[in-house]
Amino acid sequence: MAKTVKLADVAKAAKVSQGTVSNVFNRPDMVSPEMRERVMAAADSLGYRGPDPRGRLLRAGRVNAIGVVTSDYLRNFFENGYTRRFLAGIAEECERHGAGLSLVSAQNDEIADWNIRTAVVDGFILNCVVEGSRLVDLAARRGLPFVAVEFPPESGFNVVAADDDQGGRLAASHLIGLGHRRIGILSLEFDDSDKTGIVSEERAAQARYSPTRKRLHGYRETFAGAGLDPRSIPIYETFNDRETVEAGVDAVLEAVPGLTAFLCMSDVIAIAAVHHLQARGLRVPEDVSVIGFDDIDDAASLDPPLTTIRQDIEEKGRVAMRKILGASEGEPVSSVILPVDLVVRRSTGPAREP
Amino acid sequence: MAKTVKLADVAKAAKVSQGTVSNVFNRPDMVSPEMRERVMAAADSLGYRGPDPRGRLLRAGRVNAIGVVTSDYLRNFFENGYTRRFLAGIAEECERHGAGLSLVSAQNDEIADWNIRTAVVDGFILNCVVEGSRLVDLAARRGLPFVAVEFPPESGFNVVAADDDQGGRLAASHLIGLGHRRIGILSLEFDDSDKTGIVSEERAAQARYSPTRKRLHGYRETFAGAGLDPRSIPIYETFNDRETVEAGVDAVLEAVPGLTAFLCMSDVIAIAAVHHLQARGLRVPEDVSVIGFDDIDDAASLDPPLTTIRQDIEEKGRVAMRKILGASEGEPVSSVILPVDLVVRRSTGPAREP
DNA sequence: ACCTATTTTTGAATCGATTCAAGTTTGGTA
DNA sequence: TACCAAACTTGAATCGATTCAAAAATAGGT
Repeated sequence: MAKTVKLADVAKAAKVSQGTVSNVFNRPDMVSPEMRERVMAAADSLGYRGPDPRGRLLRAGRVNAIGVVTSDYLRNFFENGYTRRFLAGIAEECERHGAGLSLVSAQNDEIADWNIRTAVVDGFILNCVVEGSRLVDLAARRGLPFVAVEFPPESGFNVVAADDDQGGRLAASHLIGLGHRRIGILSLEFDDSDKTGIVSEERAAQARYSPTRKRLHGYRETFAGAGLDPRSIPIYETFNDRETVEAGVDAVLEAVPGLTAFLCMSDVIAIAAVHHLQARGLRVPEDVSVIGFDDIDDAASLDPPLTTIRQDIEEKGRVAMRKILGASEGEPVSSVILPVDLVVRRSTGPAREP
Repeated sequence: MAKTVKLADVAKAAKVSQGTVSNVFNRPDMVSPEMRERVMAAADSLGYRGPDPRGRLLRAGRVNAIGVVTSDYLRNFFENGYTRRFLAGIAEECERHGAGLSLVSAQNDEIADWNIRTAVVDGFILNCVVEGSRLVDLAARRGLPFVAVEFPPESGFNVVAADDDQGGRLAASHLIGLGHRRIGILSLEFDDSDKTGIVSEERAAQARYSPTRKRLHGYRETFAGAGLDPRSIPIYETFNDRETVEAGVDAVLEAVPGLTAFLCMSDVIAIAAVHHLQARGLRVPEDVSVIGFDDIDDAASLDPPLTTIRQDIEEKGRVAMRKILGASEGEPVSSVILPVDLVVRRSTGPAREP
């Protein structure tokens, strides 16, 4: 393939204008059948298969593809139980609309800036569970439309989020209803300071990440309504990974003698906590109950099956994709809050006696 | 944002040439510090954040992104145990090289043609486990470099594949060594004819999909070496999904009275087979042994843990990405065959007496 | 001050397509 | 035959950046 064949070459070979060749490929109804055949014959003889997407992109301005941005490593898209489901929903909606899908890593500041600035996409879906403000800033500066998932709905951007407050309330109510009073919380990150450990009252009041703040708000509101002092219930901030969850389980068990239950802000945390409790010789739920959040695939197949707050993660992905496609069509900015449900399985049971 | 600020606008505001502004952003070492400051000041005052990737793409010709193509639905990238691992490897290597990653669906002929023709990428990684020829044709016609994963290594293209022959030999040898003689095979697809069911000898000789053909060849070679007539061992062609695997298990159990083992061409097939055998009241491995191929994540956590042929799926993804990046740099076409190993867990045991 | 080598800057052409107002052709009707 | 409306075709400008040979500027040595 010594030389690229251009649309202009086809036009010359067929002795027609470039505009006509463009119409043959893009708007065939606007061209007479004879002309269509003439142009296709010329294209075939030159080995031209259709317009080069690079030329089209510059002139038309759009590429019909969306970038999904994560602040984690790209491989997390294929590994993390929550993220996989979210992406599956996005992928399904992409295919329904014939849109392309690009994966964009924002794993550190430098990479994020470069990738968001140079990705050839029409808009972004930002996975803002953690580090959302950074992603939102960068996307806004790129000047393309974006949807911020799990960003504060009151922020004024296009947002899709689960009802995290309600999820927190349902989870805490479930444990209270089972008689639990000595409870520990294993949380998601509060902000981007890479801090892990027992959370002070001051820090708890200043959670910057919306899911963390709202789930905690739901938990605490419910404790207060049940006559429990929210400040008596320790919070351990984790990185949503096995190592910090294990450290958190150990620390909270030590801080609350006779603890009977853990509230976990994600199923990934809950699953790691169950495994660690069992490794310490504690039975779930007989000795310690564990409730998660998300209802990812692994929740039901855990031994024992995990009680959790269910959000339709795939629907979140689908709604986010529909919103970004709509934003490109000029739809007004709005927020969508998705409902959550309590799913009782076998990781929670009545509180044991002291 | 009423009007897009272009590089040319910055050049005018800073009273320098467009070439200089381009150099400031792309080759800052070639510009004097004073000039750099002057241009950046102008850019900042105009709100210009850097070159528009669309203009760059057309002139520079490259976008520094790779498209991964599947002949399945896009969501399969996030759901199928084998595919997820493969993509995780690709994603990791992408990030290491600062390259973008696009997911490209080739789910049917029309979509495949359009998507491969219009994807804004520098090259493709084709997931050719099934329907590889179609994908290879389309990618070749697009005129971009590509890597065909699990395409026949002798095809002359850039190929990355597991040593499927050897994997077949290891799996069959393992069962023979355990005393199994009444064996059934649950295979992947033979060609694109959407056919499922017991495979005739004629069809078995004409498998067009390389992984199917080579794994079967390894199985049969080993049977022959052990004095077993390969034609006495039925093959059931599945779609690598639960439904056809269950039908295959039932059909093969009926065709081979006293059958003691299944050879499954993927772990996805093997896991579905184990579940179905157990649902039929058969014990694995006491009544029927099952061996898979791939060693995906779910293999070890199956009950009982699955004996399988292990291939380093992530390494396959990494190698494929390195090859496509190298192809874009002018590296010669070549094939890479990745080694496989037998991993004995608890889904295989000695053949029971008749 | 002059010369040479190196560094910096220039700017028109190029990349390949789409766009859309104007021009041309065709078909139907009076 | 003439006129009008609809269908079809035209083609230069535009999209926004990079390129690279030539021109200009700078620095160092004699």
